[in-house]
Amino acid sequence: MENSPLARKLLNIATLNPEEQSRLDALLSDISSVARRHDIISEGDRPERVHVIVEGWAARYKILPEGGRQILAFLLPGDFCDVHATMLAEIDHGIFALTDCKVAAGSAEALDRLIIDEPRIARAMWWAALIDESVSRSWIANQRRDARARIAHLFCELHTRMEIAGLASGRKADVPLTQEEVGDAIGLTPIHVNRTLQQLRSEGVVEFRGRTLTIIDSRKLSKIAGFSTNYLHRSRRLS
Amino acid sequence: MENSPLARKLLNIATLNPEEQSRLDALLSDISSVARRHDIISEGDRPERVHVIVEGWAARYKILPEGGRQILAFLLPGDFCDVHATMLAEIDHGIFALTDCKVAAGSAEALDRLIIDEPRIARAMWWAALIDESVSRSWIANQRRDARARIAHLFCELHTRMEIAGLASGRKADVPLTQEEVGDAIGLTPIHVNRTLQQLRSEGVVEFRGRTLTIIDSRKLSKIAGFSTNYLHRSRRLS
DNA sequence: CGTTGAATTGAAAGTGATCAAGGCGTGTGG
DNA sequence: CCACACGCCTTGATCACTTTCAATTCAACG
Repeated sequence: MENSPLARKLLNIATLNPEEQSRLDALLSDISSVARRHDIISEGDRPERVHVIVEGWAARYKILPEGGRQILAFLLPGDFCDVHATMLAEIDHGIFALTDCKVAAGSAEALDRLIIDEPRIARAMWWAALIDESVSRSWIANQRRDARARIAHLFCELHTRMEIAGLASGRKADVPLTQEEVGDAIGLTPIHVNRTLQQLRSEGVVEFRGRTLTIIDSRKLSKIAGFSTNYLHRSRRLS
Repeated sequence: MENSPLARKLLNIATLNPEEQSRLDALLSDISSVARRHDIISEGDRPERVHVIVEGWAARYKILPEGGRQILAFLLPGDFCDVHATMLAEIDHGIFALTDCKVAAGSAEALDRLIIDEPRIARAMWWAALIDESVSRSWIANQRRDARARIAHLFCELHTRMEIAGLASGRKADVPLTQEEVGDAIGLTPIHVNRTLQQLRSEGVVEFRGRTLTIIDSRKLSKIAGFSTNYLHRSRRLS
């Protein structure tokens, strides 16, 4: 049988034996569907259950006091929605489905027990959190750069993560985002995203039309982005 | 004897028994000093040892391709500098001392063994990583807002973290940053930081002069910042 | 009392935001 | 099979917050 997305993700980081894998999967056996544009988790929810994306794309977001929406992270299959939330009284941001999604849910308390029982799982989860933090940090540094570099960087990140998750292999990838969603992630208006996309297209670097990302000149793209793949990878793998 | 800063920090999150605490402290018994403005860890270093700030302030930073410096996080006593780095071949950003610092170092391998041996420590470290990630996320959302809100938010974060770390209690706090360093953190030129600081001062909200942060009207400050303390706290504490 | 690092002030230039329409494609219903 | 509608992409013109560049002031210190 195939690995669940979560197990697959953690296996990129650490070695887990079949029993550890099945305990993880058992924890998250309650699968439900969420339609595109609907919240998987809303700001203010009580975190009693933890959720993992099984299929589709989602985004962590926060509504700014001024009314805009900031996307904080894109979530691909295998990503946790809300582990961190279990330590808060209520969740400080929402998560919505970018596409129709399948989401696995499990009890936060059972996860906590699993962490105590299975140190290797705890360690893998810890490392996964550290990688997520690296990604967040790269977003912070990113927002300092100009529109062109920001978009390029986002595309590099997504393409690499999709490769790791087994969702992309060639130069084309299915990236189910609107230009507005891209803008909400990198802090640009959709208008400016549009113009910058046109520029990148005319430069022969990337093309992003109709949900399809086509990387035309990956070397040039990385250069514009100032992208280094290494913060997403694990050069060593835990035994 | 007093708790070490790291133990103190983790005790804010979880309960650790004396043996767990002393194993942690033993791991990080190698203390050294770093002078202000010097790197504690440089980009490209090999991560064989892990470091924790014991005394003083430090900052995680990255030099942007364009030449600017982005500060990614401020590190206070008890904060880990580089645990995440142990999974990378080389570190993707530097850490420098904002003030003269005392830093504890220990073997990355020994930390890994400790994580496997002591599940409760593993869990506490995991949660600490999740809190750090929340902070990073708040920085992302922050950069979308205008200069005034950004500065206000940074001050709220720092004041709260200092309270948690036992470094501040009243309305005054010793914040050893120059205006330029503030700017590098929130993505503004020192000139604009200066003007905005003047504005906040004239509004009677905060005053930041000569390393001292004085919160004059904390309610107004939180409002400007759109600050919610809850992402820094743990409302539950692990048993 | 000169030197140095930091804080301040002024004026000009830009990058991206805002406001307002217009175009285009796809799917649905008549 | 056509018309209309809705979602998304595209374009144009103007506005504004920040940046940049260039000095000047201030304060601590040797």
